[in-house]
Amino acid sequence: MARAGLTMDRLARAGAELADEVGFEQVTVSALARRFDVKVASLYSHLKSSHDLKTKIAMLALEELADRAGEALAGRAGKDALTALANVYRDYARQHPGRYAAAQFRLDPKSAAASAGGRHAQMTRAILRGYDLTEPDQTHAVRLLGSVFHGYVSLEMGGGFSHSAPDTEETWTRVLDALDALLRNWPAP
Amino acid sequence: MARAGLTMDRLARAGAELADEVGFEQVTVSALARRFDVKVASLYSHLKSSHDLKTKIAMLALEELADRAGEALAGRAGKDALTALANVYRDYARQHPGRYAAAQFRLDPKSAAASAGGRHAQMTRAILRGYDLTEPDQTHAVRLLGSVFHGYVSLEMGGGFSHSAPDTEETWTRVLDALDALLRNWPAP
DNA sequence: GCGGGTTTCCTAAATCTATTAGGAAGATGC
DNA sequence: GCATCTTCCTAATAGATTTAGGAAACCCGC
Repeated sequence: MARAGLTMDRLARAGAELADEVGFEQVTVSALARRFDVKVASLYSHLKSSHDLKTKIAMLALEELADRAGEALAGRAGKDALTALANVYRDYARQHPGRYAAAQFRLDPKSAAASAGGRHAQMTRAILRGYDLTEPDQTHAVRLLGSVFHGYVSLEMGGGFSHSAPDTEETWTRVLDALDALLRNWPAP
Repeated sequence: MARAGLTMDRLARAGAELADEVGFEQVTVSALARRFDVKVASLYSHLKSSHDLKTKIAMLALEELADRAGEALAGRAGKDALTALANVYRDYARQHPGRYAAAQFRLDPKSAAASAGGRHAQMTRAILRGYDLTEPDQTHAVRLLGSVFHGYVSLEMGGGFSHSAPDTEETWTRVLDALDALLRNWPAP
């Protein structure tokens, strides 16, 4: 029997593609086996469970996203950096909806620690260097930014912003303007 | 054979309870049948599919949430209203994580139109009456608030804010302070 | 280049979920 | 009390997950 040359890495990568095509929810060990033209049971030499597969796809997406964010942030500061990072998340979600959904997958503590999650927090924090915030306000602001990025992207993609005017493109730029203004003028406790 | 007295409504209600207990993802027609001590096929006299069940649970959650929001908003304005509404979402998510996840379920356009989704948008908009915003900034602000509420709650519940200091309670109040400040001082385009 | 050990893939089988078809018993209305 | 509709059932199909155990392919040292 010729071997298919499967590895965990290739499975995660193919799983990510599959997620973009049919949605992260629909990523299944069976579908993946089909894609490699291999019997389902064969995949269990490479992954422990369906949950394990999803975890690996999630971690791949988090890495990709962190890489993009790192690139986007290089050489930028202040509002420029804010906009760049925000757009990385939004663009990634639009280009790779399945992967973006995967990045939202709830990881167990061990996987979370090994994931690129920490890099994301660090990069959001890096943005704030361009603003005049000290702890604990810096952490508050990091959490606010994370909330807005994630919340906006997920509502927009879920159709939560309906179809009405003004368009979401305009809102996005105005929201980033507003965040910039807020960070420059963070209220005292 | 004695009848179990199933109705779509009771199924949705029981499904919501089940979601809170085991997670919305794990809500299954089979599990629901078990809970009513009835054969799986019997449920198909009341619902079209598993997806249909999830839709009904989502709409139930959206109604409950809108009812709570409506109560919380009565007689309040300005920052008081902002805080009240924000806390409704957060508290609901904590008390009923499965239902809250259900409320995030992506509805088809017909169900979405029949859902309480519109009431939610209206209530967020109502908050802004206490601030000096006109269109299209009002819509931008509605979307920002929705993003923050949803994003914060979902990151917090997903463990995205780790466990480090400062605690998320403090961040939450400071984020609401910041939003209030931002709305009172919305930047010109 | 050959024998042994490991890895990868297979067949087979159990279990769970979703869904449909068709039947029988309970409820309802006249 | 009969006809009809509804609700629940049995039976069956199909797909997903997961485990057990086997055989061929690959790799390593000799």
